[in-house]
Formats: sequence, structure tokens, C-alpha cells
Amino acid sequence: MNMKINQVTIDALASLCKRRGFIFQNSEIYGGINGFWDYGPLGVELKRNIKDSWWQSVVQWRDDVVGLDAATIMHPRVWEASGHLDGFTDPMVDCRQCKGRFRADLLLEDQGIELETGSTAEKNLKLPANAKCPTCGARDLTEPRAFNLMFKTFIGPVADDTSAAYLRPETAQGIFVNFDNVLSVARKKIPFGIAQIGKAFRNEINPRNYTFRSREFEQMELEFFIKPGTDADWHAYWVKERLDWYERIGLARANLDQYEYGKDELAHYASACVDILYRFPFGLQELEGIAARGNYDLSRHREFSGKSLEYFDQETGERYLPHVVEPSAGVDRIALAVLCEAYTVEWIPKEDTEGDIRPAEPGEKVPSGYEERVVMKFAPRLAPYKAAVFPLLKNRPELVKTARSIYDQIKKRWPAFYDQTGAIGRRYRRQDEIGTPFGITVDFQSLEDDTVTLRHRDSMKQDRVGIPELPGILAEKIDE
RNA sequence: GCGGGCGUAGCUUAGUGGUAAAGCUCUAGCCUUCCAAGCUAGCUACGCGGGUUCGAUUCCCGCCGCCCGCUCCA
Repeated sequence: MNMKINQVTIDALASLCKRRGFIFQNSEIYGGINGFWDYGPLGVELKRNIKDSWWQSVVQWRDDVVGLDAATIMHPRVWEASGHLDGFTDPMVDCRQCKGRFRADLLLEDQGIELETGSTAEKNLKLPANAKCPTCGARDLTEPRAFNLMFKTFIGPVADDTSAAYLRPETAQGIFVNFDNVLSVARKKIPFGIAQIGKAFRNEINPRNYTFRSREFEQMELEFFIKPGTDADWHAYWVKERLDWYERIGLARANLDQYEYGKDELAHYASACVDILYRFPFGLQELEGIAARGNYDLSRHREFSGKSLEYFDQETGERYLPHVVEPSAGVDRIALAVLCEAYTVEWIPKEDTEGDIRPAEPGEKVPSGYEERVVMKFAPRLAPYKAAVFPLLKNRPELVKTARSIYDQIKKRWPAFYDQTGAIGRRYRRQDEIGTPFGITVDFQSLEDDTVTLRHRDSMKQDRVGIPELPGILAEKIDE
């Protein structure tokens, strides 16, 4: 089950993603920019399918969750209330000798000296000359740098502190600040949730591992508001719900894992947190965190905004600040996991060779009588194109005409691809490499009996099916 | 951010102080009755900037980017 994961390297995957148009480096013609990535024609389809599937399972198919789409820039006070502004502005210094890193304020406090502050606007902090490294004692520290992981911007034409704002580092706060608004229009009673998909921005110190840690990324977050005291049950419920979803989109259970935070690792307001992890080529890494956050966020916004934000239960007459369970997932990380999971190298027997398709052995040469293929085994519902339609030969107008009309019919319902160029085998392989689950080929028999061949990506086997039956067959296999 | 490695076409590689080669891919055409066949033609590259030099892809410096380790990870 894990073989394919051992096979794929991030380099090989990144190469395919660029070659076929899943993912490009942002601003590549200018030399690229660290931590930003663009999704090409196939990547955008894949990502949208992931988001659609999440939205279906979390919003559309449920009666107790509604959606939201908040702006990426919010009132700066939001980030004071959320704790992001204070939490991420610690001035840090590095020791050039022992490579240690320390918070400048704590380090100097220990040594009984204070930071020299320059202009307050930009926090130009200077280190006194007598400061030394607490680990090795060397007086060879870098100047303090403020590690604010939020991107700062300015509202209006004047760039000064009174107009400062931040690009949101998470989508969740847009939900909390709209809690009252949604409550008053959605006709929902607790327990109910508000879901949002959107961009978030973090000025990561060190983006790494391809798209895994990017500075601009997309989140899918749900805030599920609950009655105080029911936290543990709802938390367990959402952990299971979310794990099931990951399996449904095609991630092997064997490559998924969960990490339960110990009491000492939890934020002070949280009662539970579970990370859902995926076995990436670069290690077991987080796709989603599911946290029981109590009423921390709403209580902070109550404090900072002066609004009550309480919920009144008409049946019991109780008034309370709801608690919340927050499943928070990274779309780009999930897309990367799906790409890793799908990437498969196989050895397939040539025409005169007896044998079955088998997984390639990493580092081994292709055995004689076999040839190699790369195939992206996406779950059909996630595949960028659901079907490709081919005339067997392009220099036979009647084949071309029939193929085009089938394509025109299919593309109204699913993303599809039409290709009449080159040998049929080449066209099949090209679709294998972008994960198209079905190939539909119009041949001479089609002209006689209105059937086509339906070729399956993973097995490479073909069925003969009637043209009128195609939509039904595809629907069944795609939505499975 | 620190240390190390790397940067030639879409990909994988070759090569040179006198502006560069190949395979695969890709595009067009021919051919082709089901799995990357064949033939013909074509597009496309020395990451960016500066320096040395008559001349730099090559040597030097800076920057950017990628990979690995450390660090960080709300």
C-alpha cells in the first residue's frame, strides 16, 4: 500500500506538475519568488474538485452548517483580539557562533539590560554591545528581527501606523466576527456551523517542501458552535467525519495518521486537538487540525468589540457564549497529498510479453519486455478531466465527426478533453499522466453499431459500450 | 535566518573564454484499424545583475530560486 509513496520523490512530482500544468512557480519569468505557487490548467481543476468535495460534505449535504465568504483584510483590532498581533511580533536574535536562536527581550531581561528602541513605527530594535549568547557566551549575536508572521499593508493612500492592516493569517476570524450576523439570518439553532474556504497569508520564515508550506495558501475552515459541555463528543465526531472524508477523496488509510495533542501541548483555552497527518515523501505532515477551542475566540471578540455575542436558547431559557470545534484544513496541502498519492510508476508488458501490469521497483531498470508508464491514479471525482474522447484516426472524417459530437455532449456535464493527434497509444498515455480516468475511442465499428470503446486508466482494459449509455456509465463511475 | 549542494530547451543530460549538442516531450504535416511505432519539418535554453576581458554560458562578486540539514511552525 505504501509502495507508491516510497516511489515518488517531490522532485519527480514537481517535474510532472510543471510539465503537465498542475503547478508552476509563481513569477517564474522573473526568477521566482519563494513561498508562492500558481496552479495551472490542471491544478486549478484538481484544487476546485477538492474544495467542491469538502463543501459538499461539510455544507451542502448537511442541515446544520452554512457557508460564508469573508474579506481577506479585516479590521486590525480583529488580530489584537485573536492574539495574532501580539503572538507573532517577538524580536528574535541568532547567535552566529552556536547557531542558537532566542527571543531578544527574554535574553536581555536575563542579563539585566534592555533593548534599545529606535523609531517605534518600524520597531527598529538594537542590541546593546554587551549582550551575549546565553548558550555559548559569545558576543556575536545578530541584530534583533521582528518575526511578525502577518503580512502588513496599508488602507488608503497614506502609509502610516494609523492605516496599518494585515492580510488574514487564517480564515477563521472572518467566521467569528460574523457569528451574530449569520445567527440572525440563517435560522439555525446550536449546534450549527459556519464554513469558509479562502486565501490566508503567513510570512513564513522558511517555506519548504514544494507547496507544503507556502506564504499564500488556501484554507477550508469550519467553526462548529456547540453548547458548553458537549465539546468532547463533538470533537470526536468531527475527527471521525474528517478522516472519512480523506479516505473518500482517495487517500489511503495507511498513509493517513492522527496526532492527539497532550494536555501540556494544548493552548490554554483548548480542551482537545487532533492533527490529521499524511505520509508525504518528506515525512508525516499535517493536513488538518481539529481543535476544541472552548469559547476563547468569541469571548475575546466580546471583550474587544463590546458586543455580547451570546446565544439565547429559547427552549431552555439559557443564555451562553457558545463553544466551538474547529476543523481547519489546508487546501494546498491536501492537493499535494492527493498528487503524491496518485503518482504511480508502473511496468507494463509489451505486446508480445505475457504478464500483468506491475508496480515499478524504485531504482531498478525496466525489465526487458516491459515498458514504463507514469499514471496519476486520482479518484475519478478529483481528476481534472473525467474523460478524453478520441477518433481512432484523424484522417477519417466520419470518425472525427462522431468523436466530436460525443465530446460536445460530455463536456457539458464534465470537464473533458478531445484529442485526435498522433497514435492512439500516445494519446492514452498522455491522459494517464494527467490522471484522466476514462478514454473513449471512436473506431470503425462505432459507425456500424453506435458503440465505442471505454478504456480504463488503471487497468488499461477496454469495454465496448453503446454511445447513448456513456453518460450513465460515466456518472456512476465518477460519483462512486 | 544559518550551513552545505545546485541552477544550460517543457524534461533529463552534454559542452565551451569566441553565444551551444543530444534524447525524450511539444507543434505542424504525412502515415497509422487501439496503448508513447515510423518519416519530414519546426519551436524552445546558458536564472538575474554587476565586474574582469577585445569578447563571459564559462572566471570573480552580489542577488534570486531550488534541494538537504539546522531553525521555525499560531
